[in-house]
Amino acid sequence: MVSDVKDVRNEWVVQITGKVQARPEGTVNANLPTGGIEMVECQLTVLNAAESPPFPIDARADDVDEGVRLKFRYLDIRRERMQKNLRIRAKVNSAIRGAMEVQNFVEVETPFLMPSTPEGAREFLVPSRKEPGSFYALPQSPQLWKQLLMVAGIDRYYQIARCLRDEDLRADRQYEFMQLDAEMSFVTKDDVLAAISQAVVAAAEAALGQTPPPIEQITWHDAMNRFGSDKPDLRFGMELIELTDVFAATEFKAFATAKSIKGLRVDAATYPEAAASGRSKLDAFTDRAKQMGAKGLVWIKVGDDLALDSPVAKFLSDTERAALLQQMQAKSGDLLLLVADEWSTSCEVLGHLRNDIGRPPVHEGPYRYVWVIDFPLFVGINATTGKPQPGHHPFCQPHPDDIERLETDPMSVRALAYDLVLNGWELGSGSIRIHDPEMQRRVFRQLGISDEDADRRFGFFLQPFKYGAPPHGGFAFGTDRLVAILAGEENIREVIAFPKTQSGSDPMTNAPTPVDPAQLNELGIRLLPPPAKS
RNA sequence: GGUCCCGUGGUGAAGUUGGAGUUCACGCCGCCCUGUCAAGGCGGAGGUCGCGGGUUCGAGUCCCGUCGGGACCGCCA
Repeated sequence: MVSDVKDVRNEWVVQITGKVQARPEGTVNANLPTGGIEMVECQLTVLNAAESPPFPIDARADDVDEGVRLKFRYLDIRRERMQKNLRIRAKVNSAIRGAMEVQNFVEVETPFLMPSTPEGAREFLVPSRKEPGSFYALPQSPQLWKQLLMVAGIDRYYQIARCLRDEDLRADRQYEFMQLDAEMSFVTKDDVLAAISQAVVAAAEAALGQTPPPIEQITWHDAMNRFGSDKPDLRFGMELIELTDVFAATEFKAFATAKSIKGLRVDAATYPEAAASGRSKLDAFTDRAKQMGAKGLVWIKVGDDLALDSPVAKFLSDTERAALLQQMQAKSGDLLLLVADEWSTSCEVLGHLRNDIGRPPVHEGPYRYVWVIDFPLFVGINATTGKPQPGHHPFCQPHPDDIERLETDPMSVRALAYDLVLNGWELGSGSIRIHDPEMQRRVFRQLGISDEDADRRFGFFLQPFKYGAPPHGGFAFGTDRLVAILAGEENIREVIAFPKTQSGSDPMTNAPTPVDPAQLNELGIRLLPPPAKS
């Protein structure tokens, strides 16, 4: 080394010129990308010295407190893991664009500043300087705009759009997230699924170098009934088992009054630890079940000779015991979990327990994409109005086979609405939209929205449809989630360059921060005193 | 809004029935050595145990509160 530089340390920025040559025998390091070569006759210039970083810039930092990693995100991103993730992200974005372009979709950018539309997710508001007291909202999604683009004759629109929702953050939710947003005119549901599938497959291919098999489909009802979730993770079995008939004549009160009884068999061979759960773990399962809305959880341990060990065993007849074991194909050592409730509650509760117990880590197992189709048009009854609530949003086209029941049996009506699910993560959803004003009125009526209400709340949206709106439908899926799964990450923060913490702050910039009173003055905003703490 | 978990030198951890800021690894600083590449040897510095209060003769340890981080429920039409 020819240089007057005294030493060089980690993270210093240096420029080295010299001769590259093969390493002498015995000094080759196969573990390094550059392990076969070395530089000699070097001239080294220190371009910038560096303080020692707060954590090692390598895989060891995976264990460092995430708050510290976020505070020094620019160092965290130097690490191979983050470099890899951000590069996968770029490839996915690029592949999606390519797939949409090939299909003749037109990329259109839509506004960030728009009117507040309080339906749906809580919005971020932006005060107007020119009209103090008035506010813009940041888009929860470009839904409004893309449907207007259909009216406007952009018959295949797409955008990789940033969406903002002021709702509590999770491992798979950030305030800001990216969606492939698309809308098409003159299409069927299958046309939309095909177009989006092409983009997803292209993205997966770009990220992983292998083409996933064609995306399978499952109806919403089957997904709920078999997996207890509208976003089923198909990487593992443990399907819910129908037990309502088994206990049709039972004297056990909790079962006798229930509309639906479902069971989950925790197989001792596959999940020995969970199947052998002790009292505290069983209590935790029960708490979880209650948290999810069940009145309780019945656990039954299957002992040697298929004897049943359970607090409720004494209430079950021999016939019921035999039928239960038969129906659940239970073996010694298994743990059986039963929920008796409304069908949807039984399914959902056991679906959560199924995930808690059986779900493999994100980076494990195959990639199981699935279209969940035929979502119900309405889900649940609004406690205040006593009217059905939209399952997705009030603009979904009802399933043509069910339209005749819209007034007579609304809760049984399916929608032309669909979700895309990957390994138990909801990637996104879409629907065929209502383009016929009369149909829209019928749906609104079911929701308890009068024509006047509709005009007042959605007029700016519905008015354009009077000028010749083509039949249309679309979809949007979250690319952060897709990239996270393809990168094997449990958390979308790992695939976002500068994410927020769960409380919505940024440890690096300290956002959100108070602002200068002068700024508030200009916006005509006065702050309330902070809420009193008792 | 709620439930649960975590917080100990720069980083990661251990810390026993409550008994001196004790320990380990990495990093950092200095010296030595060196065909090394997450090197090796010797020495050294570095901590308000998140913060506040309480119990106690005595608190990293127990209790209450609070702040920060995380997982989840609600929420996300």
